[in-house]
Amino acid sequence: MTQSRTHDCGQLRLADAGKRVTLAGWVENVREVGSNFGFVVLRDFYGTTQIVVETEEMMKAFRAMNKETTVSVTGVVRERESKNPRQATGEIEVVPESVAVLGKCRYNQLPFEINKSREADENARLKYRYLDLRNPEVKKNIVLRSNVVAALRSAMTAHGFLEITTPILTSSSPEGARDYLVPSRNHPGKFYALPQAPQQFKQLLMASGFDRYFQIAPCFRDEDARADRSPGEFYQLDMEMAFASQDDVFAVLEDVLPPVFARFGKYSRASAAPFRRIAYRDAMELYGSDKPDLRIDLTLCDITAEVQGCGFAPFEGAEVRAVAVPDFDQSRKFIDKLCADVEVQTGSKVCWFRTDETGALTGGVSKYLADRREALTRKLGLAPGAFVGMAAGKKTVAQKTAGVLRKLLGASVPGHMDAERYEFCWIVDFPMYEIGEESGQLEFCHNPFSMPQGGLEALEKQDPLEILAYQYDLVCNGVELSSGAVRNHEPEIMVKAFSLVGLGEDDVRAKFPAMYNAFCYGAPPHAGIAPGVDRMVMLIAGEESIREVIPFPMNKNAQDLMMGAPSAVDPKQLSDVHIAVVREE
RNA sequence: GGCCCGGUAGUUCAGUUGGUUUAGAACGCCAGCCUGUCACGCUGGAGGUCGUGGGUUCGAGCCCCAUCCGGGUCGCCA
Repeated sequence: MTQSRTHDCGQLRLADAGKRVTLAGWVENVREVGSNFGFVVLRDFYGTTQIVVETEEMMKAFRAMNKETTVSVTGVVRERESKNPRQATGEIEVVPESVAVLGKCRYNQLPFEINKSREADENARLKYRYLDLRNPEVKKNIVLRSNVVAALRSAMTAHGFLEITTPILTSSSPEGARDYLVPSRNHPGKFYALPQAPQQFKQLLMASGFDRYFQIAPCFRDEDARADRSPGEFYQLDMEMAFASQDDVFAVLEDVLPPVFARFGKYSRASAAPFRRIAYRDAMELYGSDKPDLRIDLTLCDITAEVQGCGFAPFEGAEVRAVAVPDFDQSRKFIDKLCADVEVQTGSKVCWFRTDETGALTGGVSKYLADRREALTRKLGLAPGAFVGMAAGKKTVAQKTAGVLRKLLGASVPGHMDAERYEFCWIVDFPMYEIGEESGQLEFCHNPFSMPQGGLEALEKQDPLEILAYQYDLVCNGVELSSGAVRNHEPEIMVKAFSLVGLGEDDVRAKFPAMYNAFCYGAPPHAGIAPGVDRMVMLIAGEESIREVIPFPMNKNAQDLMMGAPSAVDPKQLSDVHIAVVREE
């Protein structure tokens, strides 16, 4: 049995000189700078400490080890002859008396170099995640995540919220994303589902009389990944409040989130309460997105009327949105790259023109617009030296394309983005219904649990497409953090809301039996929201990929390369759960 | 499923219009040297089915077709 450590590798200072200590950690590097003289860098969770090697015996011991072997070193702390101000323990070194190998690294060639793992191939990183995580630069995001979650928990608790866990094995829900199914051994042919969110449970908690609920909740959805969307599973700060309005929910998050972002974030500035509130329709019209990045000062402009009949075919009969950038001095190459990037991200083309030193339109599609100079100059507030990018198509297409254009312009043209801050906003007043693209029928726009604004009366009297819901999104720096809503807790309004999309009370009972029944026994009005923990940590860490803030992420194809999941299972396991696998050609 | 980009040494990459015997560099690895390094340094060495399979050509890492894998994006994510 080796002696247990007396200090960690980030701990020793000049004041400790002379002490006899035992450290343990990974051999990060061995630098031989003379014959039987050199330095070993010992690393643990807390930091690194230099071990000085001065004897042939010690040098032989360390030379025989591969890097990343774990060792225990006992020796005396000594002031360094040459100090390293960049290292926390840089004033001292340990003169070893004995070294014991604790865990041998059998390979002298690693899949990647630990301190450069962030540059390595992502598959290799995910397969050898335990090596990747040894890199302090990688590990720090996981530490950050822990700190953020702890701070959120403590803030929610301080606001009187109870943390309540809800089932992981539950029933499949008919709406929303694809479920992950779990076959039932005792009930042949029946399945559990992993929850897409604890939505129904938290509403049932409200009906049960709990007043303020929260949970760092695991959620499971069998949908494809994105850079900011982990496949399979993710975590939400799920919360719900009884007898609460939209404003009550906003007030809690406006109090909880900014301090956490400002304290742990890459940027120290975060929006103060109250966050800006933007109606969904205004967000689409001004920013071309329901998750606008408000750090960018550019906005869209509707120039449909100004360009009709100009002779440029894509504009004819189409909605046209423009983004104007004053004092634009980028190259033609920049513009071409910009247009190409927008097309990659949206699948739609953008066109453009500029104004020269006299204010005349030039370049791009300017020849079609020459006779609209006055109208466009007025509408867009153009001065000489401006750039105008334009997108055309159906209203939503024109808006979304111009929205991407706005975002790329803001990010790449200097002076239009004060990036070093967290800018939150609420997107409110989402429509309750929309006409489905495929079905052509009236459908719920967001989710059927939301309370329509105006209640039963609105459902009975208004054009369904004009009805707004108490449905809201929380957005930060162009990232959708969360959706929430004031819930529809009245069975009568629920049945009416479903009837507009052609479903009856039987359907509501069939789809959401527990919730519907519970609401028939007297439910409180309630509202909630569920900000994504992974996305918040991603923003706080300033990472572009969500995998950087997840301890053991899956790859884009929802595979865990380290564990080998998903994997084939033993036929006995399949027969136990009454499953026969059908292989497709 | 569609589109875009990529796949060359253990790792990250370069490789010109298809043409110079043996496909290069850096890091890592191995050997030797080196007494104050800290991205240590110096000298030497090993290491490659150029993702895979076809094709065009006198000649393919490079061109064509197919296919696999990865990343991004659209669909999708109530």
